[in-house]
Amino acid sequence: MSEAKRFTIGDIARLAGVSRGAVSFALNGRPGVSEETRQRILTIADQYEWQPSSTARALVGARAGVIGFAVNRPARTLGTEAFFTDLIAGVQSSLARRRISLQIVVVSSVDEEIATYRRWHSANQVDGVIVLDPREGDPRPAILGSLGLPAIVIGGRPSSAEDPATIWLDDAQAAQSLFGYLVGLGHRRIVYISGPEEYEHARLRTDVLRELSDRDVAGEAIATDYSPLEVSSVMRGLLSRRERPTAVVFDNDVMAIAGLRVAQEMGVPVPVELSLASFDDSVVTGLVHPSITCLTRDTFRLGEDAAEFLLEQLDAPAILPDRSGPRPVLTVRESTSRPQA
Amino acid sequence: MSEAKRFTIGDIARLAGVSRGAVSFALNGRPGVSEETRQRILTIADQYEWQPSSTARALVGARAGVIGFAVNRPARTLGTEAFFTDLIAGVQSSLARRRISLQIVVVSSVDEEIATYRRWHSANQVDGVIVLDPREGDPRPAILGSLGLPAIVIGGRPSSAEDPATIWLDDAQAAQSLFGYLVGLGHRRIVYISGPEEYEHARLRTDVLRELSDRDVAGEAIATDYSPLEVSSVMRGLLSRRERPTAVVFDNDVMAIAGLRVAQEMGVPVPVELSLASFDDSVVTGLVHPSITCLTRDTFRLGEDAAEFLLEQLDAPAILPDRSGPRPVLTVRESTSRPQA
DNA sequence: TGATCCTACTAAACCGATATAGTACTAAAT
DNA sequence: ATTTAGTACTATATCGGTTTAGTAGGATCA
Repeated sequence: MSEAKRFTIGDIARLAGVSRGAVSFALNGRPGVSEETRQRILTIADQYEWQPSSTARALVGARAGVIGFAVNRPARTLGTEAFFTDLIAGVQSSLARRRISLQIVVVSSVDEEIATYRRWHSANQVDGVIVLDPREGDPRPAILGSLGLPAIVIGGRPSSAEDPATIWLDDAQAAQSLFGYLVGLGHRRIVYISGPEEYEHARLRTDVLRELSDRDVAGEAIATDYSPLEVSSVMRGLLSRRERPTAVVFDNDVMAIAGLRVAQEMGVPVPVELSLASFDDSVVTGLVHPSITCLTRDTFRLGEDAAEFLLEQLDAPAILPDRSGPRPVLTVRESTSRPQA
Repeated sequence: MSEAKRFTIGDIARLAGVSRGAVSFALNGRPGVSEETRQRILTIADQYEWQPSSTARALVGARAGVIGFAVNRPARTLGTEAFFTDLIAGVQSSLARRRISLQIVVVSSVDEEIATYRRWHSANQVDGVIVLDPREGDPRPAILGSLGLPAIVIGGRPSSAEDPATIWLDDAQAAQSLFGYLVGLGHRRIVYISGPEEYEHARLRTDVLRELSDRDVAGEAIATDYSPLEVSSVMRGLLSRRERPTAVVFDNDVMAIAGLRVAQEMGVPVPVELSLASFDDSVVTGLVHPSITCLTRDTFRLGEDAAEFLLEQLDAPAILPDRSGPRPVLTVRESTSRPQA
């Protein structure tokens, strides 16, 4: 009920005995006021704890103080992916320092995602956006470019000059280090259980495995829908083969844990007869027994970096050159060892 | 570059040959225009895909189309808590249907959280907020009430009439069902490993266990900081006792998995010699071996309900009566059984 | 001494909506 | 015939900022 009236630049102007325009100049550090008046205005603003109305600012086309994040994933699965939540947390931690807020909206298709960008842009609701999961022939970069909406794309390969700046994740190198580690241990029958093939990282990893296979390694990639159910059934099939693989690699932590369970149920000792590893880490991979060897990417850090990058991009006159994200490191745990002789 | 000019109500007015005021009336379904004119205006709006500027709306004090969520948890741990991410996902799924977006900001103290509410409210940046983790003597409800900022509190007990509407989680009943189940199985030495005591649900659960202890059951509650490290060390202590507990209950999934690992390392067979259970469920609890008995709360649903509740509250003239959240159900899995005779 | 340039401001327009006061015009009531 | 009421509008103020055009006064220069 006690709707305290907002303390606006009008009030500051009155108290300082100047016009609202002058106050705006002073507060935004631009020429047009004497140093003396500027100080007087800043003091008053401070004293009365003036807060700019981001709404009003946004309306005139200045900064809205909001970053947008349209997530095109089924809402139900959002929470189960450690990657996603860690990323958000990281983004937040960068933004919070500058009092910039994050607007998240869940969309269910690329079209809806693009429509969201259009809406945000035309209403000047956000200053920039973070884009996830770039794909082959992705229409989003071009559209964001033509809108002139600052953006950072996370993942994928370095992009062309007109496209939005990219934080590039070197998935090939990552896959190299994980598969290479297993081959180095002596594994010769390796299966990679991936998510849907349309994701770029799944394809990249498969390619790396395929390259290795050219030599004396028998590599095989099996795509799933990420669901523990499908992973379990695939896993059961693998372990029933006459010649079982000696190592199985999963796209993420949940899949790996599902796979581990099947091995345990079927009495296949890990890591003695079967090595398991995951491309994604999380708290639980280190807590299950045996703990699971993972490629650990600092996703939180990736989020922080992406946010920082976007903030820099906002102030930049042109599209910034791509950067590479934090390098994943191999965290060797209990689930991998040399294969049985 | 191609900054297409926004299509505004001014344009509609021009095309329809009426004033902007009339257009506003027509678009908001309020009296003041004839049915005929209204249709003409709506047709034009539709045809040109007019989108209201939420920024402009917010400025004049109408709906901003944004719900705020200030999360007071360390950013780094956000991602690891299934509860939190599921909740957000659920909230999103309700909001997305109405094209309302969610603004999330991570704060590091209650004071900062309150300051955020003040800022949001004074700038009319959000239409309402969702509040988490009510505590004893919580200052937030009163402040939100005095600001007149619509809010839904998740958790805690039913609140007083002036306080914001609450989605009430019956933690006592939930604790009853979990502890009661273990006692029913025949367990007499039960330990509850909780998070920090200042959280209301930790206290409530402890109380329930204590009540049971009055009879022939030896119940014990040990508070931790939620970290797997501390949980592990507590667990090691418990299993080294001469008289080990026969059942251990954890506040959440990660803690339970950490506890399970310690049991496995120490060679204590689960569930034969030790039953384990958790107050929080997640995908992985069903995937580890043995899978863990949990109290399963549909957190996604809770998020959906909270968002719906908040949207209703926005349209309501007064504070709505409290509701109770989805009832948790006991999901019995492999980690619990009757204690050894 | 007047023309010119700066500096430090003010006044007013503007962004895109909503809200309110006021104005024609018609129809019913007195 | 005149008041009254209602309908369908228009004109205009408003929200809280930013921005542009304009202006007064002093210093600089020819």
